[in-house]
Amino acid sequence: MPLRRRFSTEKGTDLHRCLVCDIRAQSVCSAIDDTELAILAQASKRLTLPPGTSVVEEGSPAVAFYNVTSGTVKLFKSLPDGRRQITGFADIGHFLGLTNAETYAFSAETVDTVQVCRFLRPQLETLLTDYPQFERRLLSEVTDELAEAQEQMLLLGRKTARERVASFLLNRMLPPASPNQTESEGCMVSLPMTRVDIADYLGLTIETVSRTISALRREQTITGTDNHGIRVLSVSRLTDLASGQTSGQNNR
Amino acid sequence: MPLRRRFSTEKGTDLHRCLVCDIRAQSVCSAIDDTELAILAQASKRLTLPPGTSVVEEGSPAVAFYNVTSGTVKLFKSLPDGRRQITGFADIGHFLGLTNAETYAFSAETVDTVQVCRFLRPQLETLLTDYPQFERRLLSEVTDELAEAQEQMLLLGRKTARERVASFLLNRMLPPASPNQTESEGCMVSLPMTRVDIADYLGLTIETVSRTISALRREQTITGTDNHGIRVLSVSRLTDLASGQTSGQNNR
DNA sequence: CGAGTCTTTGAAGCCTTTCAACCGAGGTGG
DNA sequence: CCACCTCGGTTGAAAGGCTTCAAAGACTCG
Repeated sequence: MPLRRRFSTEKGTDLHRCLVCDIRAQSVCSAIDDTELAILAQASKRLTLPPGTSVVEEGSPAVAFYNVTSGTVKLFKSLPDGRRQITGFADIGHFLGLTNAETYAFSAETVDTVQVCRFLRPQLETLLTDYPQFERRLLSEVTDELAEAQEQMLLLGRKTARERVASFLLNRMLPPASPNQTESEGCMVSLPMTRVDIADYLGLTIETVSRTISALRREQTITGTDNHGIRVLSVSRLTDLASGQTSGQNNR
Repeated sequence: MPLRRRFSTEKGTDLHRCLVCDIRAQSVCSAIDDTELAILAQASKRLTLPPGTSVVEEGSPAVAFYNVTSGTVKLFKSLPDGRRQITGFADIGHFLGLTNAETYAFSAETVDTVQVCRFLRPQLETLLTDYPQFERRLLSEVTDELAEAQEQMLLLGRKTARERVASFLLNRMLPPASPNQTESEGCMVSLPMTRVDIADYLGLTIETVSRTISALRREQTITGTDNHGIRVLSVSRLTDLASGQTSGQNNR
């Protein structure tokens, strides 16, 4: 509390924001020392965005870089006729908007209510130059991102609909809620997005996604009536499905 | 020549190698000052690899980082049953093998005769730490790589076979050989890889790739009898095709 | 409770794949 | 020297998985 008062009176902004940020450890911001967090807070601005808000737009000037602190943002590219490919979902701790180009090569839109920290381009540049650990951390994040993109290319180019959906559910599986959660209870899957988004992420149609999920439910691989609350019953079976290690049966 | 003698006697290795490297300007190495190139040369080793050589293998320890100085390397991921997705081609000036993980998440194999400079992991780490410009340049390269990956996801997830092949040919189009080359002569396309590789890159079968290229030839959009020597006759038509801006006619 | 949105399910169609045969170039060995 | 084999590529015909088109069910929110 004393901290809050001290910092917020200092310049009118809450410079302690980054200090109390509970997801800092998971993001690029963890690269900045505790003692210099005021600089980080000064370089960025926290925004709260309602669902369906456009964060960046393909082709518009790349003026800012964002760090997601809560909620989920979808990144996508579109063709002139409206076909869309979601290239990834950025959720807690992930960044978006990094580019060498003058303009963004992709669009980004919030899936649910999202909080982001926005860094304007010049301020990001300063951070990168002044804090090598920050730059290193960012390099590490982009490298991971690239590895994920390659995995997704394998999915889009070579996997069947069943394999795609199985891979997707596995990737979005949450860690067990309690440490003593039994295997039989199954793991929850985080699905804040609609079927349209899932389809555009997996390179399928909403009908195919729906049919495939229904099939998995019928086979008792997953359960959950609520569309956004699916539970995985057999992780091992889903893992096999995801990599194509399954006899061709039960495809309906 | 005096340089060669001085450096090569110094430690028995050709430390001037990087100084005379004619593609340095195009690669991450351009970030290192001329005066410190000996350090770069010491940190790396140049290798010449025949076609079909495995450079890195999915799952094996990630001990090295490579910079391609000539030729083309294909990067790919595979499924247990052998299905393969080529995630990219690394040619002159591009790097490969950067990862945060203990093991590589992809494989890489030479397409033709390839020259690479190999940096072992600890030496790369040292360079990154000692030369912030080097790290910055690498960040920039990975960022570009990620943007390309997103473009490829759009292709794999949402484009038709015709659109994929058209996009591929455009991407691999070489700049006009001579500045006064007329538009009508057409641009050459660099295709060192086989149909199998093209198919695995575009998420198609070799038959579909072959049929599509034949169709483009029949329509006079491209020419060239030699499989690895294709010439684009109408860049604008190909551009329209690549983004789906074309009436559905002439698909055969 | 009704309008709109999201999802599910069914049936038909189509683009790509699969299966198969053929072609041409390059290398080999009798 | 040329038959023979292999390999990469092309082409044809049939099959299949996903999409498209269509309609009904389920959920949300004022």
